[in-house]
Parts: sequence; structure tokens; C-alpha cells
Amino acid sequence: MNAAHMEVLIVEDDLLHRIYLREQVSAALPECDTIFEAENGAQGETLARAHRTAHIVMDLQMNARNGIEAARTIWLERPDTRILFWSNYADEAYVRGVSRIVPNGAAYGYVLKSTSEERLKLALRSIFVENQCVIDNEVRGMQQRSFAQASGFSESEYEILMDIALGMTDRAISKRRHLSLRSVQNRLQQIYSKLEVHQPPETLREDGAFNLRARAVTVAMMRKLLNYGALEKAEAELQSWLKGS
Amino acid sequence: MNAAHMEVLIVEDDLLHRIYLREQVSAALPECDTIFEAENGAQGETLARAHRTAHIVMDLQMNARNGIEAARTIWLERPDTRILFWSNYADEAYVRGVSRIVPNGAAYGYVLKSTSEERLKLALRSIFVENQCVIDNEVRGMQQRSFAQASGFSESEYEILMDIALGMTDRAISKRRHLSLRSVQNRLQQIYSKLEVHQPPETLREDGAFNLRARAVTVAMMRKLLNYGALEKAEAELQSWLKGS
DNA sequence: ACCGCCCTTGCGGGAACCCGCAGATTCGCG
DNA sequence: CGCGAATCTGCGGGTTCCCGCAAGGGCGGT
Repeated sequence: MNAAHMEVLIVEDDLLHRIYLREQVSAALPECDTIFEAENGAQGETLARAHRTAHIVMDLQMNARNGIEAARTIWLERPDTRILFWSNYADEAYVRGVSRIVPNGAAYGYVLKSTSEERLKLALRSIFVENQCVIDNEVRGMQQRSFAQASGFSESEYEILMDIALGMTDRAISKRRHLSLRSVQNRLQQIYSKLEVHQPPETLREDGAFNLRARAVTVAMMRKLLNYGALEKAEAELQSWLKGS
Repeated sequence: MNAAHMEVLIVEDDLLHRIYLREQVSAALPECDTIFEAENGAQGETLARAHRTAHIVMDLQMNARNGIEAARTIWLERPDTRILFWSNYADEAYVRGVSRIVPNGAAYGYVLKSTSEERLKLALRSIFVENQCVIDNEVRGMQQRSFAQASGFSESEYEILMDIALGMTDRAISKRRHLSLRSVQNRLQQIYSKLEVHQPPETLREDGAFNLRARAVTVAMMRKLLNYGALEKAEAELQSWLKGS
């Protein structure tokens, strides 16, 4: 680490936030002499590749290409890149997405936009000069709740949840995930029960019948287990799988 | 309209954007002597009621209570309130939501956060002092595409799209919307075709079977026809309908 | 080895879904 | 009023979904 020279790349689509970040970065890191800026994920990848920047702070949830996608390709090319994710929300979909792509040993951070200036500056220094991970408290809580058993989803359940969200049939899922048809259905039932999606249990009305499959998707959406970015990513993967075989 | 006295309420959850709005409002409206601020929809409603503010600028997409919900109750109480919606996106779900609740004759605006300072100031003056509607170009385009026939959804189709998103069965929908079971299914087919959701048409593979119902929901989501806020609202309506009978 | 425990897989059936077909109803227009 | 076009509705059947039941197959423990 060369203390006299540092380049930082900011990837953020909101102008005001970009300006704010620029200020905070140069205030927190006097050794930083160059700041590059991108306003979407695609541009961010290009700049990161062009300048080989080892320090990136970026938003998740951008228009052209979201932060997770961008981070994934950047980390594939240079796994030692240090990335601070700077996000509005701590949705489980985001947290899961990030922790799925971080190379082991890499330093990264995840702080919310609502945190104070001090915490942001601290995070910047911790990650970029101390090479140390910084995860916001709320995000940390989400991580634990997510990977523990408590209403938490195993990786394979999560995959299948995506599959039904994409509109795949049981049989298609069984082919894709190499399971028997019945196993897929078993997993679906686990998913339904973990999401607390069931037919109106003791109800008298026969109106309120639910299509569990469809309901599970929106319940997952409302619980922030799924979000827009995750859907897009899953859709892309599905398409390439359909081509692949 | 008293030119020497004006109160404006800003409803916006993002601190930076709130500060920016504050500046722009006082720059564009010298006659404005008081600015109230709220950081979510619920607080916005309270302040609007307390101060009887006739001029509001607010974000859609906030945590506690989104802009559309807040605007709806505010307009129910005082239909002549002037509201400028200031949003990141021109999703069809938002546009549709707004134009569904605006009282006829009321002045309102819809501008994107990405527009220039000048346009924002202009919109503020147009709505608040000239009492004139201002709709951003991109939003306007969305409106027309939405209400025209071109891949546009009729109101009843839109309702049913929500219903299947919520996981209702065909029969439940038919009860709720007072249609025969078969009619519901007809509408579903229209929806599928408008969303271009169909079984892999010329494909040889039998793997790629789709559950049209589930797929339609996420396609609608990816096309921004549905979004998180719309789902929450629909869910609330569904719950109250279930109670009601 | 024996015994639970958990996960997988198959079978079967009742319900729900997707949809082609055809008669009935509605609505607009000359 | 007549006529066409669009929509609503019922019927039927092929497929998919939801799920209870039960027969295996690993795996750790006493």
C-alpha cells in the first residue's frame, strides 16, 4: 500500500450522492490524489478495467447495470480490488447477492446511505488503507438472520424460489437443478411454510383460495428476499441455461 | 393566491435530496416564507394536515408510506392541494398510480430527479403560482403508451394482473371482480399475450415449459408495470376485501 | 448391527390451470 | 330493426399443481 498515492473510483448514478461521495472521499483520504466517477455499472466496469483502480465505492441499484453485476466482473478480473458498497437498503436480496460474489480474502464493505458522515469516513479508511471489512450493523443483522435457520433459506431453496419466480414449471426446475420432480415439490412446500404461505387455514370462506406458487413470489418480494435486480440476474441466467442445454 | 405568503411542504426521505429541494424551492419561490419538511409519507400527511399546506413537493418511493398513498389521503381531505411529484423513475406503475388518484381540476406535476435545475424551478413556479400541470416528457410518453392500446392494459386487466400477482386463484378473482370463472381466464389470456408470455413456441425442448401465471407476474415486474409499492397497496386492498366479505 | 432421523423418490388423487369450441349476450351503427 | 363485432359464459379435456402416504438410502449414535 502506497500511502502517497491512491486512486478511487466512484460508481453512483445519483448526481447529488456522487458529489457527496466525492467530498467524503477526499476528506477521509488525503492520500487519494485521483477520483474517477461513473454513473452506472457498465461505465464502472470500463473505468475499473482501464485504470486498474484498486479502490471502488459504489451503489447497488443502478439503471444500466447494477452494482452486484459490476462488482462480480470486476472481482473476477482482479480479486484483490477493495469495494465499498453504499446502498439505500439492506434487503436480504442485496446482502445475499454481495456475500455470494465476494472472493475470499478480499476486503469489502457494506454501509447504508443513512449512516453518518463519520461512519462513512471510518469505513473508507478501514477498507481502503487498513484492508479490513466493514459491515453496517443492520446489514450484519440481516446476514445472520439470513444464514441462520430462523426463517432463513438454504441456498438451494433460494435457487428454487427464483425459479418459480421466473415462471418455471416443476418439471423444468427438476431438470435444471437435477432433482426428481417430487423433490422439487418438497422444497416448494418448505418454501411455502417458511414464507408462511398457506391456504386460509381455519377459514370458512372458500373465496380466499390462494395459488401458493404465485403468492410465494410476491410474499418473498414484500419481505425483500427478492428484488428487481435479483430477478433480472436470474432471468439472464435462465436464458443462458436455456441456450446451453 | 397570496403572492406575499406561501408555505411549502417537502416530503422526501433522502437527506441530500431534501437539502437540494429546500434550496431550489427557496430560489424559485421568493414569496415562499416557510418550508416544512417530512422524511416519509406518514409524517408528510401529518404535517400537511396540521399546517394545511396547499403546496407540496414529494418523492414517490419512501419507506414508511409511499408518496402515492400519502397523496391520496391528502387529496381526499383537500382536493385543491397542489402536489409536485419528484421521482427517480417513470415506471408505468407510478404513472398509473398517480393519474388514478389526482382529483379532477387539481394542479399537479411529475418531474424526474434527473431533470435540470431550470426545469425543476420552472415546474415549481408553474404548479404553485400558475396553478398549471407540468408533466415531464418521459412521463408523458409513458402515459400515452399506457392508456393507448399499444401494449397497454385496460384498467380491468390491470386489476386482474394485480390479483394473480397476489396469488389469488381464478375462482377467487371471479368472486372479487364479479365475473364468471371463464371470463377471468379469458382476461388472463389477453394478459399473457400482451406481455408476450407464452410457451416456448417453436422450441423442440420440452424442458422450457412455463407456468404462465407466475411468469406473467415477473415479466410485468421487469417491464415496470408492477413495482413494490403497487404490490403493497394491492395487498392491503386484498386484506380489507377479505375481511369485508 | 441396529435404530432413529432426515432427505429423496415414486404413486395416486383431488383441485386448479390453460385453452379450444360454441352458444348467448351486449353494444354500436346504419 | 337487423347485422356484425366484441365480449361473456359454459363445457370438456389435457396438463400442471398441491400434497398425503409410504418405500427406500445415507449417517451418526449407543
